[in-house]
Amino acid sequence: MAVTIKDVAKQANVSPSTVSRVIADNSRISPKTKQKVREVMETLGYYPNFQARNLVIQKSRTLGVIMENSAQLAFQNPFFPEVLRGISAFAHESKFGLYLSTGSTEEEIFEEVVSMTLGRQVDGIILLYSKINDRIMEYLQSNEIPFSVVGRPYKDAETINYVDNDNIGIAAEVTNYLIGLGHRRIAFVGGDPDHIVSLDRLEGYRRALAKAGIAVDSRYIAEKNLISGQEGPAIQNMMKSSVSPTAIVTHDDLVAYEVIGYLRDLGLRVPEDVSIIGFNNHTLSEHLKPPLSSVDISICELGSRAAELVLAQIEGGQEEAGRFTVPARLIERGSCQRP
Amino acid sequence: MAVTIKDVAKQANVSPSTVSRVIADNSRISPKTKQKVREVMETLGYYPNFQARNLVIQKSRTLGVIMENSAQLAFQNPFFPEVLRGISAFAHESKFGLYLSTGSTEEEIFEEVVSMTLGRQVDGIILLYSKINDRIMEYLQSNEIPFSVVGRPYKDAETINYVDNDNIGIAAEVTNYLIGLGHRRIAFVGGDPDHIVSLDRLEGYRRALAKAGIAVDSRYIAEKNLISGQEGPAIQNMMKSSVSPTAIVTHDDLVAYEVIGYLRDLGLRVPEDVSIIGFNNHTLSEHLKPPLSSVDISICELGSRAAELVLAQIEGGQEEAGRFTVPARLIERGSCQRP
DNA sequence: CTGAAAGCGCTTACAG
DNA sequence: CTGAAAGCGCTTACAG
Repeated sequence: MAVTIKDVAKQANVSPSTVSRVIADNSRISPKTKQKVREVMETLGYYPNFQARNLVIQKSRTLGVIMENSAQLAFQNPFFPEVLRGISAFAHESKFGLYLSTGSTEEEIFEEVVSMTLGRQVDGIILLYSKINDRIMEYLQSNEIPFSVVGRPYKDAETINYVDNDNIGIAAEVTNYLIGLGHRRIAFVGGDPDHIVSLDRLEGYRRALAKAGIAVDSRYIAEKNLISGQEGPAIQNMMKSSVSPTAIVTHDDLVAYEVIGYLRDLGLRVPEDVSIIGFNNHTLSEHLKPPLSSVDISICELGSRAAELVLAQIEGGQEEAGRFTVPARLIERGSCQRP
Repeated sequence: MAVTIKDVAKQANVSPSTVSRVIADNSRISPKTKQKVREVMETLGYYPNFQARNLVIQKSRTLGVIMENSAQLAFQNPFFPEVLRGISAFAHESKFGLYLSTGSTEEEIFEEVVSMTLGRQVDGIILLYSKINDRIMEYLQSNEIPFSVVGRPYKDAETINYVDNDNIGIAAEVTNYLIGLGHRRIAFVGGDPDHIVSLDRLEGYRRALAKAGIAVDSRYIAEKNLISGQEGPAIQNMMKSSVSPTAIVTHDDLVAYEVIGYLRDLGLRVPEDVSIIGFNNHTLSEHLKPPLSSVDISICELGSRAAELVLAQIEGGQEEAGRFTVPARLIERGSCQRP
């Protein structure tokens, strides 16, 4: 039904091969032939069928973008659109399309990745997260599929393309900043401990305390799975202790928003009673009252660099793994003060 | 290099046709043949090449998702991930993939849509926005490509698949709510007037005022393009008038956040001095201080319904256009009070 | 500079 | 119940 290369060939009195070559702008075709063929393509309204082309060239010129759990937090979190923006920009530049995972369980997502890659729908994969013992990453590795990850891989980091912030460093810096303000009892509300980013930020927090000679007190550390569904009570318990923390480092602004809510329920004010600091600098953090101090992690660049890395592997046949460390910096606003 | 249907056929001592049929689980193939072929597929690690299949069945089983301007607000706005969540869920259910637009100008996006559709990369399109005189929508219509839109189309609404809230109705309700609190000088800070959603919400605002016998004062109406880049001064000007508004309806929570910032700069408090209300009920609005009253527009359902509509057209060969009106309701929080 | 032929990996009438 | 053949719409050595 649609007009094909054959229709054009017939109409232009050339062979399909020739039409194919003018599409590719092959230099061996004479200008006048090109001209003629192009006119015919125009009048017939020809448009190349990419499915057919892709089949023969054994490429898809598309990237699979895998997010962890589409039904969950990933979608609430402004991180996702922002990182996608970076990926989009770079992919578009290179004329690559984006194919998105849609599954909502690990099993579903795994199946999708297999289907995308073995089914030749994508030339490479960008993993939007990094966690411990990730079946998907192992699959990609053992099948030698080009991929890059946003976040430090748990293992084999030398052989994997990835982009990351210096999460340990910046978390230490943030903690130090609070220590510098005079805080000694500093809590940490972390994320999912399966995620490397959570681990790294916690590690930075620990190091800063250690360096300052402050003992790490496990009662001041809340990880997501430890408190799952019970964040409110857990946090409130922590705050009701007689030696409650005077400052809290949270691993994400969204978490900070919630914590602030719990504090409010307890009649505690930010920053007068408790200082608080977030990560990821969501657009809205500056609109809070007081505006939330947070760490800008250059989300968009995280995305574009991740795209750059897979594309280098796909197109350049890059052998060695690439890595980018993207800037992170603390943005001081009004949510911290001296204790 | 990859194992194909032929390899399996050879190994299993059957023809490629037979292998193809066991993949399709065709009932005319004997159980023992199926069994044997499946074993071979297993041991060889066969996986079907979708590009090849798609080429012959003339389908792609993927949906193109078009967002307006990937470099802009679309990405800052939590609306996008949430609507995508709805689309994902429905598409995944129907075993459809998602192909995302990546362009950042209207021209680029138009080219992508043409490439996706004429290039047979997608079976249908979901438009994530609706605006006046949209070239892309016209293209989809005249080429009879299955599509649905999130938002009411500017014209030909009877023949187009779309989902929407009753924006006129809910905007009127919101305005009425403020009138009911005793406000008479109510401002409206709108969005891009090219967008139908902005038009509809403004219309609802007008109707409510008219019905209450309050004259519509154009000085109380700010549209995005009128104030572009100058929102701050424009809003502040409005507020410094001797008859400044005592309440403001904003077309999106993000706009409300900004307006609140400007008010704060003027030393005006919410809700003591000015009441304010937003739309779209972003996750963070409840964390503001005071928490922002907003309209929940069921974003996720907007997405899943849009997917449902295109899929009905693609799969069911649906002839008549479908439509869903998704619930919208005002969520009262702390940002409004009597004047 | 151009064409005939083979092939990418599948599906599907048609025939038996 | 199964196979041989044609074909989906392209690209690309090979030959001239």
